[in-house]
Amino acid sequence: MKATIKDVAKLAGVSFKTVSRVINREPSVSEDLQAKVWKAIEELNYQPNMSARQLRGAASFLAFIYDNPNSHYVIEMQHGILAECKRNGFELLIHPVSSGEGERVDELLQVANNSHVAGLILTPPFSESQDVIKALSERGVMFTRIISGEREPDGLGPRVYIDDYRAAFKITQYLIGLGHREIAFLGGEEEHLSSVERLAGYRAALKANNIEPDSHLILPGEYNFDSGTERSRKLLNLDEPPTAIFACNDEIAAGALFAARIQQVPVPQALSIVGFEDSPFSRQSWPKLTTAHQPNPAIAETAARLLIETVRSSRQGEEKPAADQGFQPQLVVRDSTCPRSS
Amino acid sequence: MKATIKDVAKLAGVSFKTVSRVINREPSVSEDLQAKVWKAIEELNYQPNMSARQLRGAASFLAFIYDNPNSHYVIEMQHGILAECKRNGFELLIHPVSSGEGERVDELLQVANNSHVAGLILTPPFSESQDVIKALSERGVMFTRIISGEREPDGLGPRVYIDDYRAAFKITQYLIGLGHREIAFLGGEEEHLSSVERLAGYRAALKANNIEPDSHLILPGEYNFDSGTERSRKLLNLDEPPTAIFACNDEIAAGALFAARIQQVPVPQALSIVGFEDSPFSRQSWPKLTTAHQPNPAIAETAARLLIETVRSSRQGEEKPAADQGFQPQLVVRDSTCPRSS
DNA sequence: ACATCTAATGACAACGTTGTCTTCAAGACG
DNA sequence: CGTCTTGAAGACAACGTTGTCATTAGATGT
Repeated sequence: MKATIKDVAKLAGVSFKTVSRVINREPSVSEDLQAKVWKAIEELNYQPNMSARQLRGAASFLAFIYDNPNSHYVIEMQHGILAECKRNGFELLIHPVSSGEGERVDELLQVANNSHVAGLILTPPFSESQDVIKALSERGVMFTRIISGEREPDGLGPRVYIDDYRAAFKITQYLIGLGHREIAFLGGEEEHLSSVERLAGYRAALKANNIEPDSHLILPGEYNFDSGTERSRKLLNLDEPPTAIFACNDEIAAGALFAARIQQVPVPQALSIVGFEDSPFSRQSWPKLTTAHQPNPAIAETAARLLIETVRSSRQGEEKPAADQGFQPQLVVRDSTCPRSS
Repeated sequence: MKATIKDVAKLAGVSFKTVSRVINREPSVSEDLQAKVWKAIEELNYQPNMSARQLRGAASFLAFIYDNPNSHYVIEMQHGILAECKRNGFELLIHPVSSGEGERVDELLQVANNSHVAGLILTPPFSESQDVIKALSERGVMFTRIISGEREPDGLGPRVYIDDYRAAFKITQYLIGLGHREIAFLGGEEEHLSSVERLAGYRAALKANNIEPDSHLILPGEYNFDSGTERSRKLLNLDEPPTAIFACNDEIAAGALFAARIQQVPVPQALSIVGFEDSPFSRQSWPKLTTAHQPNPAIAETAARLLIETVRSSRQGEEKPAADQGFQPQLVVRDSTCPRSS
């Protein structure tokens, strides 16, 4: 049926080992034979059998672990990882894990135990869970973490961190620069470090400008539309409603935008709204959302690259120093923000 | 390092073949030994080596082929496929293919040739390309197609079709029922059968109501926001602008909504807009979009199931009759449509 | 001219499974 | 009591690769 290395060898008139050598570009095969072998490979449309190769050799799959399948950033990251995998001859195993309780660690260990899998790429909240990290590293599983905020190194594999703190600082600073003082903050699940970091950046910017944070304006919640709508409704019903809302992601911002519409509060004239993520929504809504752009494909690509490097160097016995890498989200000013009306 | 079947056998005091039998739940192993083996497996935390298993046995990956990585339906489908794969002990290989020219067939053949891969799940436009289908079936590659509109059977593998024609008919009928007569149609790329089918359904509904189609109102274009905005702008500048727009997907509808805003045309009072897809945008915009809901996860799940069935029965030598299955998108009425103002 | 080295190639084991065939013992049947 | 059947278990090959070692032949050194 499918051509094997032996078929190629027979056609080329060499031993199958020689074919193996040619395929793997080992030295010490005469040009003469190389040409013959390549021709035979071409002719038979031969492709090495992955299973056999991996049985003998090393695992060549990365596993991408994520939680929220509905968020757009997942597919952006997936795309970046796929690109890097392709470049390195790796394949990708997709693994959504419901971030419920307990069993999730088992589930991850099972994935890691799959003999195809060389390592895991972890996104929040898994990448930020001490339990998960501990369990994985105890079993010698390799992984990269995509994580929010720079942390002191722990020597447990490379990390790609996103500087949410600084981005949130800049966003808040931008709003303050527009004259806003009553700036509400709509957080996401606190299980996600991104929400914590962004809140910290927000607070720091207020402080840097001598603005007293108002606890009525800082509302925890969830990273979704309804949570954004509900909290915004409350905010707008306040006696002294905020003149700007910093939403922890675009979906919350979408909710805020919606609530403002319902209550006929013009955006941005009476209420500036900023999101975070640069999702498709932020480019398609009216008004288009001011938000922070995260280079998700590049982030994920870097995570994949670092993991592959770690895997490779560990195979050669080297103890690779975990080289972290950071990314700065960029403020994208669109039409949902403007100077505070006097 | 990692426990193998032989380690388990040694610990349990049986031959490794017996362990194999236990794992695969073959009959004719005494309860006594079964218990011992399971205990040993537990103790060693043994997991069968996938590569070895596949080397000997059959491929157990499906490959998911898609084009547009930015569209939300891709990840919804991916999710459905993953669920079905999990249920059947299959794994999933993700493969985005740029729908450019020529090489794409080669790229697909290469994926199919991967020894892990049992079959392909094709989405438009690949599933609708005669070239692709022909090339694949000539090489004996198994595949399912997710396709727009019911076609006569061609015996080339199971298909899951989406009845875009009928859905478009219903949408148009609904708009007509609201009193609209000048209904614009904003199409997508004609390479996608969905666009063609939806246009046909639209035309049929007009005809059924004795409305003469107006060629000025039927604008071909692309499945994206800018194309939607641009075409809507033109429509609204017409001497007799339409009172309703049927956009071929939600992204085009988003563009239409945006254009209406810019030109201060109130939606839905002066202009009803309908989308197609039930994307997150349609639930988060203001007003929320009336659209057609496609059960993408279920569609993809079915595609995966049919493919797995075909693969299995072909392994047992049976020639499985290709059992197609159809899905009806459902009209979801939200807030972007209303009766025509008199 | 002879021993020694090196480059090119091949023979064969090994990887961890599953499939096929064989063996063995116990029970059924005449 | 001998033969046949059946169920339980093991021995061993095979899958398609790569790794290790052996073999060959030509080049090099003295």
